[in-house]
Amino acid sequence: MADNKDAPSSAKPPPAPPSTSSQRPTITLPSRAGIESLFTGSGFGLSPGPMTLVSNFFSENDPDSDCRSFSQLLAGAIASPRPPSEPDQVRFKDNRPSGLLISPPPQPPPQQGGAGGGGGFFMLSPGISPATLLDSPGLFPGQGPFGMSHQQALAQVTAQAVQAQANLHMQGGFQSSLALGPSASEPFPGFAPDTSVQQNITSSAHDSRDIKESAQVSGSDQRSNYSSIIVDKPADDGYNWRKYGQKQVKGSEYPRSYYKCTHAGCPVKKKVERSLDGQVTEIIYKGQHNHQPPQKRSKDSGNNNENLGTQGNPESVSQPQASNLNSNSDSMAYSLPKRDQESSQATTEQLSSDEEEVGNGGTREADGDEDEPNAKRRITEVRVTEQAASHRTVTEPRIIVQTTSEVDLLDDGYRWRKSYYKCTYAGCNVRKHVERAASDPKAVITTYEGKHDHDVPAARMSSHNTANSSSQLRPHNSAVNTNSYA
DNA sequence: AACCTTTGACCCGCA
DNA sequence: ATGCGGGTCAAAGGT
Repeated sequence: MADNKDAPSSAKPPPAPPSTSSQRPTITLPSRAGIESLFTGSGFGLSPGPMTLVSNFFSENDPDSDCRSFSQLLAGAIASPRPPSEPDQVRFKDNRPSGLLISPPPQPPPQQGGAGGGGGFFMLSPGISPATLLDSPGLFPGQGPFGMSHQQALAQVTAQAVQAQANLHMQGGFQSSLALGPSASEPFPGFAPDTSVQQNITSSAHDSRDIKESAQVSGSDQRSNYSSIIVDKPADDGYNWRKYGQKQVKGSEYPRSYYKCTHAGCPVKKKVERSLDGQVTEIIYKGQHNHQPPQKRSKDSGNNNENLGTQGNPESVSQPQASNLNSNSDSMAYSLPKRDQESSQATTEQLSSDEEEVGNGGTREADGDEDEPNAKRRITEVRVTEQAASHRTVTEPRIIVQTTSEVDLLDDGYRWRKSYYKCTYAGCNVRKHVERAASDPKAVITTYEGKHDHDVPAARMSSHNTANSSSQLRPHNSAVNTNSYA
């Protein structure tokens, strides 16, 4: 819970209070095709950019709602204010934390966009509607849509969207597979545990409780404007973290927070970078936990990832599952350079170079923005993205990396770079892709698709990883934990 | 009381 | 040698 204050408080509070309705962006969006059209198609080689995903997320889940194409939402948010009263449109409200129904409902609400949407790839939890997302003050806090940079808007929107989706996943998937405490919401009908869900590093932060807390806070706290469903907490990955520092990193407009695993003797640290409004933009894990995730969290009895921690294969529960693959008009060339086990044992630097290599595969040069002054930083971010996104991935038996060179030019104006990874374990179809906006390295979306149908190889788990390898980082169960202590 | 966040100061590597 | 910047420390305060 204290985490909630993390970014917003330590960082500068969001500039201005939400603007008046006159500044509220309005979004009028055309309906879009079903999600399945996106994900059922041509295999993992094709993927919609994150924006596309989110777009579909919005539109698919609640066609009747105000939600439309994400890109359009974004565009609208940035460019066109409209009267709050217009029907069938989304507007950004300020000071309306209570509008966010983030806590689990007492009973399973009608499912939104569930089964129909390609296995519910993007289902909205009952409490989190697309409208809610957009209503979230945090979406365009303070300065309002016009004061916000494109990047910020992008980061926020994507993070929120994915967050919402992650929440959904937790509420549905976890509950159906775990004995949840009272605080947990009930499973949603039709929401199978293995429902496809995207997992974003920024989304792994909240469990239902977190959300509840946010909601509560938002009712009385000014910062509440940014709470709602915004990720204002570093990813909960099943471990307990203690913040030991924060710094404004040069070259980044966002403050970076430093966390240590509180487990005695555990060397793991993580860095979390957030946007001004609390959106997690980057999470960098460093080190390897030398212990299991805490079985009990003193003040989070309602959470269940403890259970996950004992499962030996947390991913089986927490890992987002998506068998649907994204399709996109873009063509993807997959060369599948194999990574050996060394890769899992790679040091940070190794990962970095690997990533870079992968990233360069075709894109880096192509983008032409690689020679910019912060190329160094970019490299770091690549690593970051990889590590953060794949705490899990690193634990995979092997990782085939492929390519990026793909630039997805979406109607949001951003060019998205993609990196695809596939678990090489025989028969395992788990894939992930990492996308970054070429114009904004911090706009990162990592999507996991599929579920590992195997255990993490013992060799890997017990490998001589150094503190630098991020092997045991587990992004998925993180979604269920909270670090609250108060 | 325990545990956490905050935050300025300090350390250290690098160019 | 020096300045810069990232990372960490640790005291103070909060929950």
